[in-house]
Amino acid sequence: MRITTWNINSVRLRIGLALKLLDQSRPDVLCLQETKCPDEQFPFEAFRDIGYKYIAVNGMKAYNGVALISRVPFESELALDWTERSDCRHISGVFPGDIEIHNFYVPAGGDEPDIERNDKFAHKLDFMSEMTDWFSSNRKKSDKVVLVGDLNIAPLESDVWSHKQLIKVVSHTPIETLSLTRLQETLNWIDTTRLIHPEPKKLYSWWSYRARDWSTSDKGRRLDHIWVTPPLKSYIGEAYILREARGWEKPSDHVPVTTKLDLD
DNA sequence: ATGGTGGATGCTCCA
Repeated sequence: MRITTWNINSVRLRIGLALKLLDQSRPDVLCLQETKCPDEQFPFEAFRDIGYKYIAVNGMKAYNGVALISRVPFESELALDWTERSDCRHISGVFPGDIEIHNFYVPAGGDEPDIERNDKFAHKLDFMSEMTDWFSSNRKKSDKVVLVGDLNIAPLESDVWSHKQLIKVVSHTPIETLSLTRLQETLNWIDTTRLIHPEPKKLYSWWSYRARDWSTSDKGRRLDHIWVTPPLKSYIGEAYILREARGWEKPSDHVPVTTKLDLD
């Protein structure tokens, strides 16, 4: 089972790139974030026409939005609200083999890493805390669960272009990386990308639109993650980040991240 | 220290 997560930054604007991605890598499940699309305007037909017939969406006008796009049937679709907001940041489903996939778009957190002065930063930390409580209370380490998405946190020194220069920048501050560690501890989650590509290898999945030359300056961060619970660890086959997608025409600022589980 | 770009929307918000 090949699983890809991608913050597409508008599914309608980039439907062509989504089809190109599916055509070239044929994942079983594509998990999108920032679809920025009300459910009734989601381009279902374009995906179904190339064999991705099973689709679940949780979208809204202008902001956020997530989707599960699959070649294989799934059930128990669930879209939860977090921090008492209906802002379309989660969707999940149960796939063949009794594997549950949770797709998240964690709030970015604004510019200032101070919960007193920045409500968005407080919201981000509250969101992480609520995710941690939810998985602690509702799932077990022995369950087969996959957690993917744009978590908007680059936890390790080798997940950013400069640990020193980003230590006070939202996405890489100690309080955020600690919140991610707390979440990781709930079910002993395994970071599949890092399992295959250990530190100190630099890994990025996002490069700002604001750079003059994203590739040459290469000031990236690894914000997009695929985690699995312990029962799935032995199945992790390949894991890769499609850096070249940042160079596609009219790209998203994030690139697709993929993990293959070699199930029996 | 600052501003740089991009998407959706509708004269601004968010990343």
